Amino acid sequence: MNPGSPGGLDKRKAYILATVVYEYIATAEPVASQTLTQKYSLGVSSATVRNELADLEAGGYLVQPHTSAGRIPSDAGYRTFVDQLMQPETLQAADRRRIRDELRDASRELDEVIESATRLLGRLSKNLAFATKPSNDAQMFRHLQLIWLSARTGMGIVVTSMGAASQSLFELAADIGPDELTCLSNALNSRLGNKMLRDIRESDVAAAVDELGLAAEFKTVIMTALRSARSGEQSTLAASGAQNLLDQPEFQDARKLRSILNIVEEQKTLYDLVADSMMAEAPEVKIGHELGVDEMNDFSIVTVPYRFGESAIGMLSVLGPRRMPYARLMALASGTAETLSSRLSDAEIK
Amino acid sequence: MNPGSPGGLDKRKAYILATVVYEYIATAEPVASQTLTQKYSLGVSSATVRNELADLEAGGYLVQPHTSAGRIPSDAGYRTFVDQLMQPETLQAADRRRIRDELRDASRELDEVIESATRLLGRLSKNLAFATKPSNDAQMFRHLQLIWLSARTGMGIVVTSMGAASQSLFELAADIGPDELTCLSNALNSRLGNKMLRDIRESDVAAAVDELGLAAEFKTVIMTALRSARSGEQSTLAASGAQNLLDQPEFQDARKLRSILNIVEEQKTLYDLVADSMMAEAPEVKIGHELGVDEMNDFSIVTVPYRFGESAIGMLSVLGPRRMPYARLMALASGTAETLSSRLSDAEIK
DNA sequence: ACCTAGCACTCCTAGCCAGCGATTGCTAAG
DNA sequence: CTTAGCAATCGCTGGCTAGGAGTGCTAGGT
Repeated sequence: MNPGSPGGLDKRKAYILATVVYEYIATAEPVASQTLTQKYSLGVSSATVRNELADLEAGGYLVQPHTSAGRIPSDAGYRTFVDQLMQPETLQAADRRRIRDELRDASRELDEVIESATRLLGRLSKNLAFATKPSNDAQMFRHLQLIWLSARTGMGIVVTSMGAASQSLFELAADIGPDELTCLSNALNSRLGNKMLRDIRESDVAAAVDELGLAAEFKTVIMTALRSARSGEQSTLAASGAQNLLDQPEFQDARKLRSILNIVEEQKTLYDLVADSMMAEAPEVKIGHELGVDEMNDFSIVTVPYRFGESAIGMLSVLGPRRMPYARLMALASGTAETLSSRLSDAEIK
Repeated sequence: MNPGSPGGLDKRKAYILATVVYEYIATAEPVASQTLTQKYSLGVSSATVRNELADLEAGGYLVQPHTSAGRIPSDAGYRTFVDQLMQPETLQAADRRRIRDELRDASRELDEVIESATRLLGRLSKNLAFATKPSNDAQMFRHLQLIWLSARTGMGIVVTSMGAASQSLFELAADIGPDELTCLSNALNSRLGNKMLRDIRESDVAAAVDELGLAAEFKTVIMTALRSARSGEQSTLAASGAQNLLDQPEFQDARKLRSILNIVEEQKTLYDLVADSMMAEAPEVKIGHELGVDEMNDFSIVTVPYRFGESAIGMLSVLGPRRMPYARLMALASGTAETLSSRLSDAEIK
């Protein structure tokens, strides 16, 4: 832990604040003036440190659980630490390799790669990891194939440019042959190619069906297939590693955990919390009350977007106690998101 | 709660045991003799009940946390209660309807229906629900379709009789046209039809590819597609509702929960625990030490298989404290499994 | 032979208090 | 501006007590 650049604080105050945050993250115990002088070479006595600590508390960076205890960082203290004081970490080559290896073994399917990445991040971060799954809505239509299974049943497969295939079974009122389905597939593909899924209109489909003189029920069948491709994973989350939170001394009390797990289960709140980080370039951190949810005042979230090609399509996040190793988690989240992004783009269908 | 049939115990002992279990399940507090005489019309005094309780303790049905406390059931006590004393429940029409409605709205995809059923059971049971996903290995091959995406890329879709479609992207070294892929699909379908996935051999595939004079790389492509269809979800679990366990007074202590969550995460132990219930006709219950895992001595599991057509393909389970409402959970698990079974069979491709 | 009132006994629990240790803020001197 | 020293504060622990819950046993009644 090194002193960072000032930022409203003189150099020594900055160093002391950084050290308090660092020490508290490591031990989960309020940090006393004597601890600071003993474990870190400050070159001043504990009395001097006490004066500095009092100033930092007056400035809102630290709080005291009770008069005869050491100091712990406030949200503002953590914020200053993250923004100005801490030394950013980069991933060790070993970690980087491990991430790549684990993700390589995962299936190629969109959903499953994202879930693997989430599990991996949960394990590495020893916290709760979660990811938003991309809405298929914004994906590019790539191919539609109607598969003939029997005279009156079939399956529609919609492939997007991300390589996600969604399927929907259908049943028909009148018999049909395999060739007709193939013709229809071809007609649809030439009409729908290069559109966004969300831009496909019923009229496009109707035109193709009518042109071939096929029964109107195909319109429904195809629209259903397209709709299921679109609404697929809309704004759902993958999460992993909740049990890691149980190891933190501050969550030995089950009630705090209960509310957080409810929030994770519910998904929507969590989704909203990270949604605005979609366009971020670097990992974003939200600390305690910054999250704006009462039940989460003791938590922080690190969020980093992942990409498909050029554009961000979802977020990968770590949720843990405010007392989290920010630098490390930011590095881990970035690294995982990066690897995930390149993994996804590998699978792109050109 | 009614007295059940004796079973080594005279009628009054049976009634008292049943009442103790019932009361302990409801309150989570050791049950005292006076509580029994006051809340239930036993027609005898608390002193008499004390004598009976002492006998039941000697018989191993009850235990006393300490000398001046009431009694709580032992594993044997719960076992007797479940096997002989409790009144089986059947689901209310309202519950039954709710299950059907919620599962109807779920996607038709095999995995997703199972996941929905698990989530639903977690919510209804207010405990942790989990399900084994069927190994695709034992499914019937139904259709293979190679989809042309570009001159050198395509996607293989394998459809099983359960309606599960698995997909795998491929890339070729030499250009190919859409028609050739269609021909190859047809040739493969006529050869592979009506086989089990696990019975398909490389030679079957090779024959079709060679017959059409296509490049050898197709053999790899197709075998990969088939392999990904097979190994799909091998022995993985879906789980939901862990946070419900936090509400139980016995798990306010985070450590007990930690070990259970690890076991759920790990999957294998849990899978082995329920595997032998695959062929059961009725819900099976395992109580405390019967599970044979030290960390789970305070838990019980209710398991019921679900079916596809005639044969059982997986299990749906509820995991909770030993002190669980067995009759209700058995009814809920059965009801959910039944609805799941018929939902799956609806989707069968004939 | 069984039931039950009464009672002594056991053991947990909550509350209280004292003492200890940790840590601070303040003061006064360097 | 720093620091040594010191009184003051407060949480934590341990021991102690009083209260209460519940039992097991005994002895008398039916």
